Amino acid sequence: MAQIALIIVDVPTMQTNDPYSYVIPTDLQNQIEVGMRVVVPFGRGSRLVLGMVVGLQEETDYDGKLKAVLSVMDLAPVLNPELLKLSDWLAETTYAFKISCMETMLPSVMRAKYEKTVRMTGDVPQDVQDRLFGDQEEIIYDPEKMPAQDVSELLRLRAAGQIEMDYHVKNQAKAKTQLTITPLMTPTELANERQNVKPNAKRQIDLLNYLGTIQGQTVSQHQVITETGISAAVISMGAQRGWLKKVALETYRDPTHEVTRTEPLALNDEQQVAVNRIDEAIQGRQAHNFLLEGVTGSGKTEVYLQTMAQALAIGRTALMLVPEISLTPQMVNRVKSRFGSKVAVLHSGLSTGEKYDEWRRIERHEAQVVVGARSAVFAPLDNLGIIIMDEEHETSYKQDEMPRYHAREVALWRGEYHQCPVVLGSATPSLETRARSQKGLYERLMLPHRIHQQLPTVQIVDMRDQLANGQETNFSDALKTAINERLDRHEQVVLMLNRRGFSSFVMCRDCGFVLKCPNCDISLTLHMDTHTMKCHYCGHEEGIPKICPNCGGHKIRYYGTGTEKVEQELREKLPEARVLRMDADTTRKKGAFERILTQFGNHEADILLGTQMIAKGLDFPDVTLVGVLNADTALGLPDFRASERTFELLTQVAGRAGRAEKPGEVLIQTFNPDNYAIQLAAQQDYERFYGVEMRIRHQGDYPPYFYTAQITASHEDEAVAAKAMYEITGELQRRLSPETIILGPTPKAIARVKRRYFYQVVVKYKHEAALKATLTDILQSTQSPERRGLKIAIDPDPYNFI
DNA sequence: TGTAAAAGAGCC
DNA sequence: GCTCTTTTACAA
Repeated sequence: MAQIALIIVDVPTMQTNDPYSYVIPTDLQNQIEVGMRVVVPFGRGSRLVLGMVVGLQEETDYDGKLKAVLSVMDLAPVLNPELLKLSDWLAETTYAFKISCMETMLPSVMRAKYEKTVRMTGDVPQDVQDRLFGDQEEIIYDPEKMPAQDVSELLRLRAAGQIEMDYHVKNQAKAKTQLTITPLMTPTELANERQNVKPNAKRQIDLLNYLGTIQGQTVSQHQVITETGISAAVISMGAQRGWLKKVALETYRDPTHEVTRTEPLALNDEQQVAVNRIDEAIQGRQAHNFLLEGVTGSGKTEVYLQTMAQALAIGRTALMLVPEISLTPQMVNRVKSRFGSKVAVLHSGLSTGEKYDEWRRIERHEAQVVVGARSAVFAPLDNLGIIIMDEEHETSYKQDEMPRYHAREVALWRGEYHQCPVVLGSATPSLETRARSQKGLYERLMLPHRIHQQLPTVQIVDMRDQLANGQETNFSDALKTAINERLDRHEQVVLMLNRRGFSSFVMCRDCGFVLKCPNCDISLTLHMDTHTMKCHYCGHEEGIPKICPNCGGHKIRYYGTGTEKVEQELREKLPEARVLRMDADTTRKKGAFERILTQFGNHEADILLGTQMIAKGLDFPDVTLVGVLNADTALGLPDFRASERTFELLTQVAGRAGRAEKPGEVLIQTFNPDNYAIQLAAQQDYERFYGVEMRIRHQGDYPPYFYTAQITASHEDEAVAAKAMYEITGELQRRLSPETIILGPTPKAIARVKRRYFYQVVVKYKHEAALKATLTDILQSTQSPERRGLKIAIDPDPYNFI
């Protein structure tokens, strides 16, 4: 029997990144297993922290005195051997702490809640007792929320031995329970009881009668109350008298509404080829990966569903990753209608409790199919038979906080582990993926034809002409005419405003003053719905100024184009059109997204106006016109992927128009009509875009020809951040090969966020054997300055360069 | 010479 | 990240 547990402690620092040894007390020895969460004393004060058991052994080679595990939090392991191994790999490749990796794999309710309480043990002065304790024995100690003098008072009392502090680790992961009742008496016994009940106890008689009708069944108390009107109090009394028993049964929060089942659709030849090839890999248990390249409307989803069904048919499980933005109810229903209750869904719209329940359903093997966004790639599915990643190119698959993983790489790792295929699907694959398929790393499967749709006609509108006519507007004449035609024909229109690199702000026309966030280095964004100015980085909020805070002038005006402003212009220019606006503001509330789409689907509006989020996966048969108001705002961003993003977005949104019966039209308004990304998106020519863009990447030594890594330093004092970054750059130059390109150090484009200054260096390399060791050393060596408020972040494959 | 604030070191 | 220990700052 194991005596010693190796535990990764919930202290995210570099020096506590390796397991610590703890003695297992005898009473825990037959409970504790690898992959369980435990509570252990840690540090000088032996405060209590959560830890993850990663190993068990008979003896320890640690010289010092061991502390003992205090308690076990789980009845069964929450991380299986695969996920433990994966977390090691993640920590190593993303330069993250192991405990942070484990945390991201688990539902957030499994994260520890820490609390400290203060208890009186000696003679506490009466005034302090009255002021702080009142009539309570124990109070919560939180230095953040208490007045500073109370904190020092308490610390002094503790030093004098008059009070003591206790540590608490709370487990938030609670399964939801539901009260149920079961009759304990036979009808004859119930009849006897009835004799003893006072005749005016009407509800008790009701209850006795009701119990007679549910012999041998277990019914939820809630149901009893709503059906019969008997109150909870009466039921409790019934339980006391032994008529029935009340039991709290575990339930899941997800009341999966029933979906009508659908059968697999007939496949065309191309789809059939794809399904066959993928199925061979599933049957052959091969970690063979695919790039499924299919234009919008070519039936990729049906290929996913049928290959997933193949995996289930041989007793394996299936994981389907979808970008958060396309994880719409329509999408989910499509999967549920094929696989029913076998499906678990993981997305950000669920409450923490709901996420926990879905996670447990997967973990208990009650769900064999998982659909979810980025973090669903860690779903605890055993025996995976296929992993699908739809819209493979979406940048939301990359997490830009610790651990900075890309779900695609995790999916490929898991495919290798389970010896199952990974299918990357997209109409516009990322250049990295497309290049890998060129090299033969992925087998390329093509779906070049639309099934029910014909390709829309795409027209580029040069907005410079409009401006030359002296009109400052979001709507060209061509677009206005096109919209009016649809209104006359009772067809629908989708208008997209590209918000990337764009926001509305207020500026003084007299002195040019722009209202900025006091914490961050960016201008505040105007929000007409709440009548406030908001910072999109730190959330700071303030009122809209009437006079200029700088010069006191009254000519303060709005600039920039937000969806609200466009909506306003639309109402002025086309007052008869019914407009629905969809952006981050109108969809913040739960279910709002779904409601807007339903309204539009029911023809309650003629025009759907929105940001990027309307580009993905929406499918409305009566939309025959798609307008892109400003195609080029993203092009000016200092990001080598700017063209790729623009091309993707335009191609996606163009796919929203038209069906076989009603041909679609797309109008793209731009100030850069000659730009290749816009031109080729209009022609829907991915292959040529790939060729052109690859040449540009080659010339600039950018991915996929080179790898990139980004090191960021931040500090409240700009000079400290800058100095640290210069030292790090020096070390990189000394240790990395001369072929490697080091860019920077430079202040970030938004230099100050949340009162911190950011400096960064980007490394571009082809082969760099020393990189891993160098970056690890940098992390280690910055440990001591890190305590003085310096933060170092390493991203092994950054997507955000600004 | 005393106290308070800042810096340092270790955590099994 | 937190706590205890040591060092440094600053006033009396």
